Amino acid sequence: MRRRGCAPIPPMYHVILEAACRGGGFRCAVRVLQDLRARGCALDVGNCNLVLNAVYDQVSVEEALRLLPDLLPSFGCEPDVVSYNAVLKGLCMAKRWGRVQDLMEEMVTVGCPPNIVTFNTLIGYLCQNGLFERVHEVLAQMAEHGCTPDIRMYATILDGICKEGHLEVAHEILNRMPSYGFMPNVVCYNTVLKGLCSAERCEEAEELLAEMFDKDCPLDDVTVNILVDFFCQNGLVYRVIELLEQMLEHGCIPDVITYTTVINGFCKEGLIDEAVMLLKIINFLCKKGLVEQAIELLKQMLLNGCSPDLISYSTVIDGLGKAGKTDEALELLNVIVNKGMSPNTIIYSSIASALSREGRISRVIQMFDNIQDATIRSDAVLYNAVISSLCKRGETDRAIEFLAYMVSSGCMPNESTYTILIRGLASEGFVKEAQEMLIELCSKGALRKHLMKHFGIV
DNA sequence: GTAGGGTTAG
Repeated sequence: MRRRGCAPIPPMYHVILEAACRGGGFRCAVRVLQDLRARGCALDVGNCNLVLNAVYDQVSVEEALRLLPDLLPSFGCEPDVVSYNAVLKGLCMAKRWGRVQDLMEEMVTVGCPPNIVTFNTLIGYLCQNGLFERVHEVLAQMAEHGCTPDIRMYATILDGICKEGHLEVAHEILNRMPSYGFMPNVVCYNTVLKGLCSAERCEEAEELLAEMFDKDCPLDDVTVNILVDFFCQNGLVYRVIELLEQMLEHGCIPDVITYTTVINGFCKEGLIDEAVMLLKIINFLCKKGLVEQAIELLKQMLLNGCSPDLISYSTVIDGLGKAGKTDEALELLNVIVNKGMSPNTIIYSSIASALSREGRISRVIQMFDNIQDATIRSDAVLYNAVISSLCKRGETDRAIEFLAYMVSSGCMPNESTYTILIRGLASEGFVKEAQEMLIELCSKGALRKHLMKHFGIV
């Protein structure tokens, strides 16, 4: 770019840095920052903050605290409120509340006072830890800073209160919000709705849903997810169908996402036949009805321009696989292909898992060999599904054989591949081998060191 | 292009 007289600007570095964070974490991203700087690139604080937010994978809180005075200036950047908020988040995660207060005082001193994000982050973590008295203190502190709550902060607090089980309090806050100048939005309602559903407080959940309709708060995909899961878990499948009807009555047009959620709810409940049937109805393939209501409703959905997308098929295929109906899953895969749709990695890995659970590895290989799309063929997730299933069957030896096939097919193992294999080895009693493999991979940088703790080996 | 809220097709 420079040779052509065109200077790169900080937003362009974002792409590189994001990839570095994702691929190699904080330490890798810092090396990239250093390299860019060495090449004379002018970095800005946004570049540094992007990296700073990846810090907690690899760095202790103490080290992170030193980054603000040391690291950022070394790249020619002064920490800003986003930088401080990143470190503050780490302190909250480590429950170092005293240090959080110190840091917030420092923020004032250096002319970078806490903002709404700072307070919301802190309040979120305090709620998570049940420290509601501290929340009151922080709210008072916030007022001193001339910072007023926003709707997101209400959602944070509602979530914290619900998770602590104080559902009446949450509901009360929801009711009072308008008097504070905030109409609860769908996120606030969803938060409380989720709380009520988790506590199996059916009637109140229904009342809140009615209130949402009443107040013309449009349900979104999250609402439908929460409710469908809840209805299915409580054997209220008919309520799922009614919900779709209610939505139509109130002018909410169920979209493909809603429809997918419903199918997924059925699948999760083991109602695979119902899920498949829903799909077939939409495809005009089904001659017989499930429930009269359902058919009528699904016709309406169809009239609304709703036809199954890849995710709908994916959901059913996964459900079929998990129900042991692998050959039906394979049939449905054919349906997709014949319709001219391109199955993706998720679909193939669902089927691969199902086949592997039955030990049908040669069928898996046959399927993999027939996949034309190079991006899918080189996706480790696909192979990991097989390796994982084999390990769960106690066939780690076959899993290792399959690893060889994976590599020979041109797909590099990723961190998950090794994680699965190490677990497999350990669970079959090869603890020493698992340990050696873990240490070797960590030393080669193929596995992040913090994962070692998860295995309880180091 | 960088930080804060509810959930999710592998």
